[in-house]
Amino acid sequence: MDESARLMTVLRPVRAGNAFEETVERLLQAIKLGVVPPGGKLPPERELAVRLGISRVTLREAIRALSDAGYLDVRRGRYGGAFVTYRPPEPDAGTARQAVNAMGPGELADALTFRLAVESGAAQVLAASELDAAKRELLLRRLDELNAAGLDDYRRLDTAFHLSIAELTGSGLLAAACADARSRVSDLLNAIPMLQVNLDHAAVQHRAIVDAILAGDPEAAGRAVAEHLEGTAALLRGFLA
Amino acid sequence: MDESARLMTVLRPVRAGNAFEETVERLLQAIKLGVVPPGGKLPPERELAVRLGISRVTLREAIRALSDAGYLDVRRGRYGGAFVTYRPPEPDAGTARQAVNAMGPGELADALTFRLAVESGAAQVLAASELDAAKRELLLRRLDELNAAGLDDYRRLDTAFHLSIAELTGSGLLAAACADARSRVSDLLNAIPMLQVNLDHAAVQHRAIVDAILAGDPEAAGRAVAEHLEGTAALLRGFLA
DNA sequence: GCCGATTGGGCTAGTCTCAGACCATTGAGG
DNA sequence: CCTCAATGGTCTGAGACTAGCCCAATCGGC
Repeated sequence: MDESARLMTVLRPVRAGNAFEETVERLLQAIKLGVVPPGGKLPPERELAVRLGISRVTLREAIRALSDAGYLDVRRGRYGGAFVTYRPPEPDAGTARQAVNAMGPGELADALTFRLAVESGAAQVLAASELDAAKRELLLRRLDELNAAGLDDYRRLDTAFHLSIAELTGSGLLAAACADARSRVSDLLNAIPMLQVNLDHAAVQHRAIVDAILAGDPEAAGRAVAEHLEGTAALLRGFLA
Repeated sequence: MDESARLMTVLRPVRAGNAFEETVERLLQAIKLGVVPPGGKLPPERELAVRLGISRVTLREAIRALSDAGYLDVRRGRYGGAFVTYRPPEPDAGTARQAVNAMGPGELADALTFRLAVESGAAQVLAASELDAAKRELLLRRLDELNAAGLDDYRRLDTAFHLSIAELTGSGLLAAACADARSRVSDLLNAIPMLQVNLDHAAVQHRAIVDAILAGDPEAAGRAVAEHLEGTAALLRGFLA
């Protein structure tokens, strides 16, 4: 934690892997966060390759890998494309242990801390900013959609709600950081059973977050998000123990 | 800001450039943030290449470019290495305009928002955590060092103080995000003249941040950081207008 | 039933990047 | 003064990645 800690931070790896691996990771993020919903279609390869800044060859390798792994169904011809077949697994303690073993306990703590910081920071920033009618409406709509969700759609719409907060700040960097943070723990969150008590509790907290943001109270917004995320983190820790 | 916003966020470029460009950027970050201070030496090429996860050839190209650009002085032989010759430029409005034109106003707002969110989030998290004696001491030492700094060292130690907050959370991801956020605006901050009034004001705010963290008051810590950063952001905006 | 637009599938030549080995230079210490 | 360890400088062959082009399949609409 001395001077050398900063060296570790700044001189960390430039690349997290080769282009293929990073692409697989990114597509998996889009799928698991529900950015492309089950049954939905990825953009055409040519367009997607440009967006991701990689060649079509590499993109196709990644798509092929995800297709082989059962995440995607690729169809040729007009109105074809890569369709998402992935469905979040049923909550299960075994899956959770598997997921936490894949990353290690230190990495998990890192990810949870990161998520807590960026999401509460985002809410704080958003509450401090001027929100026009359209943005207020969007936030409320996302909340309504989440509250109306069935169990199948809950995780996806929960993610959509949380990410909307970061997106509404107008900072692409912040939105990307929140999406990244969320995807790092999504496998674990998916493993937690969705009990009605927890959902009810979450709904109250979501409401408190939106209220604080719309009221323009940054501290209340930050606190509300922190409490909410601490709740799920505690649930997770308890579930793993 | 609708559904497609999330597609933009998640399906953003996988690579910010080729390995050479990203390496130059990273080394520049280490230099400009003062992680390797003026006169200091970068780690040996072989070690640095491993840390950055790139080949020595690519690393050497990057070092060569920075050497040509006057940031580094490379010396051969035992006790040789790449020494930092860069000195932060004198504060100057022309430099500032140049820097802001290099990134565009939208990108600047993005970076400032990102910095605000991650740094206040980090302070909030740190204040909420248990701090042992060593960590408290480190935080206070950084503050003392900053207060004792001359004008030459002020920016560097200011950065060191702020980054320490993120590092102390124990989250490498969060520390990296804060370092990234800071490096995005460092050129601009360097362009702001350091007036004694501003330094005095900053010292009071730094003290408030540390007090809130040590008192274990997340909301006060988040607020203190937000006020502090908003202050410098406002200074920046006024300076550019 | 054919046409054309859209989309995935595949190939090639060229560039970037890497791992590893070997060479050249420097300066502290014997 | 010589030696030797640490460090930058250079080369090479192999693999990864890219841009661009053309082929193949599919389906709506004429």
